Amino acid sequence: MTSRHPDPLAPVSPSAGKTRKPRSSRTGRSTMADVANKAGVSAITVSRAFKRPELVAPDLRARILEVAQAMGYVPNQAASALASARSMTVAVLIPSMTNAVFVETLAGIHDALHPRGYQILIGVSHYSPVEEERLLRTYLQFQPDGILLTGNDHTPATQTYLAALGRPTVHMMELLDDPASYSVGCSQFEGGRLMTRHLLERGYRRVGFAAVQLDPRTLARLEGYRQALRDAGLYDPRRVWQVPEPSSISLGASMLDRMIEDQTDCDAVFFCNDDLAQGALFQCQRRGVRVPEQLAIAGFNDLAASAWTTPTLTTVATPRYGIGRESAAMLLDLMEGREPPQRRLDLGLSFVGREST
Amino acid sequence: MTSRHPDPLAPVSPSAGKTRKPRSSRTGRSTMADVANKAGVSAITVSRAFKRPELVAPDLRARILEVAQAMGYVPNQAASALASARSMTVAVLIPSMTNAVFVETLAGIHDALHPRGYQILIGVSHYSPVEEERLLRTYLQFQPDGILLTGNDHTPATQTYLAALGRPTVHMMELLDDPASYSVGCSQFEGGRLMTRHLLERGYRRVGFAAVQLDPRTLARLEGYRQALRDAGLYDPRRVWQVPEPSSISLGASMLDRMIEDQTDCDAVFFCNDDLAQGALFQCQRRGVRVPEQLAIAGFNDLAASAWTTPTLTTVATPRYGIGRESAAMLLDLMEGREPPQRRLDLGLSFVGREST
DNA sequence: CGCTGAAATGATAGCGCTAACATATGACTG
DNA sequence: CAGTCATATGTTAGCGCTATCATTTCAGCG
Repeated sequence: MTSRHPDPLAPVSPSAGKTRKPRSSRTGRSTMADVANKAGVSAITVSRAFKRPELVAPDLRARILEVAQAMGYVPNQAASALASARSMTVAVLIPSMTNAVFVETLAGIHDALHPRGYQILIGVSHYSPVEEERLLRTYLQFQPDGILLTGNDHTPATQTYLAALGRPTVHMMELLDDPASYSVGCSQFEGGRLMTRHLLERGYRRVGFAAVQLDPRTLARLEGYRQALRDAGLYDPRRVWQVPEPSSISLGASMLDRMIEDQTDCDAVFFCNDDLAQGALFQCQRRGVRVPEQLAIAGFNDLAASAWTTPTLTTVATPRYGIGRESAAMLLDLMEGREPPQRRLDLGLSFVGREST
Repeated sequence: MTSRHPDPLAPVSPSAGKTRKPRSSRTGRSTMADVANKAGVSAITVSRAFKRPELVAPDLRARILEVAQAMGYVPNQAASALASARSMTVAVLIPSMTNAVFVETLAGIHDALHPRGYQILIGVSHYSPVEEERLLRTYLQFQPDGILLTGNDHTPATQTYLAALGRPTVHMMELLDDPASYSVGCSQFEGGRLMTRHLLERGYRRVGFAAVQLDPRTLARLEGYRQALRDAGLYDPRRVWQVPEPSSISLGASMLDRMIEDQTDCDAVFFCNDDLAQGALFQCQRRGVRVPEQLAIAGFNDLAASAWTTPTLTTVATPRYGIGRESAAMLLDLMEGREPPQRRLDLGLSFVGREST
């Protein structure tokens, strides 16, 4: 059975080890063994010189790094991952890459993980839990050391995968009540209520709501709006516009047109995000609708341009960069075996009152 | 020497192979060998069932996939990468993740690579070639099957790495003249000249230029502007404002203020990108400067909001999503051993005339 | 009816690294 | 000055997969 073996007892480089293959592998790149040979040490010492420098004598380490440098040696991450069962990789699943909110979250994640040597694998689910599940399956092949997910609407299979995975997961954006889960975000519901109450305080009585995309976060804002209006006895479902299309400035403009056509007589409209509200603002300018005198307009997220439109846009600032950075920080704690300070981190929201209301 | 070995001649599952380790590795996940055992085939057949389905009899393949599914088997990408020397990974180095232009490029890359099973490793260089070099070194550890770089200003070390790497590289955004290099982009110089000529045709004679960030692409646009004005005998260096800060709407607004203070009497200003131009437009509205009557304003890139400002913004549309998608397509060709149709793909620019000029 | 060759499956080895344990060295202790 | 221990380095094995070549099976053929 072992007859084809090349004699397992044959001497393999008896003493110092200078007789192995001269250099490089299939790929033509030099390997750790090549460096070890040249530096006259064993492979594991080279490994340590890179990964656990404190375990190697300083001058030996310096020599090894020098030799490695001279040979153009680059560690092979796949081999390292295989041997150590650590991929130094984090899978991040977000709904969209064109929405500035998620891009900024991603930037926060990147800024937190990059200095620690972790790489990000980005998956874009297009707001679909089924697509998210498919992505997760793909990314599991890379044995990520941790997972960052957006929101809380996942398929049962996704939850099974995550549970079976044995790697930490942090949920971004929404806050979970399950005490076993980790989440970083802010209350979308509160945000919706906050803004609606502001509009009521300003004296508006016929407040509309424009919802697009209809993802869970938008719907939570809508619920906050409903709650506030019901509390004031002013809720009227005819003043809610829901459209499943993705958000954009031009959609905001066309929704404003539709609202005017619908003649529901709003004195204020709360758009579920700033893109939409900006589009509406532009369209008001075009149509000669005076904001806020004839119609007040409010947005959500506080994008950069919202401080510069005419009039400037009243909105709610969401801590999306912070959500990215803090979820990544929480994940780092978990990946490195520490229990984070808290499992549910609410980064809050802040109301930004401007000219449009 | 081999004395500590567990007798290499001991019988290892004599016939069918049911006596190996029951399941799963260090990580607790089932492996290809586990699936092979359960399905009563050899590991290599399981491998083929996944990677080269045409080599396995259809019903056997179906059974293997079923068993794998039932066991929750997920292939280990690190092991695959190590054994096959293919990481299914592409390193993408971009200057910024907050600039919409690069985000859209990234989206194009993602859309092209994702369906083919390649993952993206994103590096953000913050417009620094030195940082880019450091990133490249990091990403080489992942043995990417291909590299996508932005622009053409790389350190000598970066170029050495790339040459030694033996993996295809495609340069995005700028077009390279070197016949051995692969690039997809558009001429920034032409874009600058195109817009400036338009302004001249419209009768403007005192055309200013606002440059920020001062990356090679901005400077190329500036050169195009200079060329056009010199050709017309109208170039005046006092009308060029250069600021190294990163671009933003608010920077555009403050640059407009500075221009007015400087009293260089421009009748038109060409801003090196739309963020800036939008900020200037907003500031004009605020200060009561009539656009384009008192001052014409032009931008570059054609961002979504530019079609909606008051007045709408004249700009040059850049094919950034297409650049991402086509560079990735070119890279796919190269990674799969095909020579792409062309090594230098110019996706062109289109002038977008609107109200602001 | 033996030969040829394509199709299907298997055995072996090894990708390049690190975990786990083993060993060597020398500093310090009482 | 033997014993103890910390520090520095080495040996062995194996992570989970795929390249390569070997083997088996059987259809088609003259």
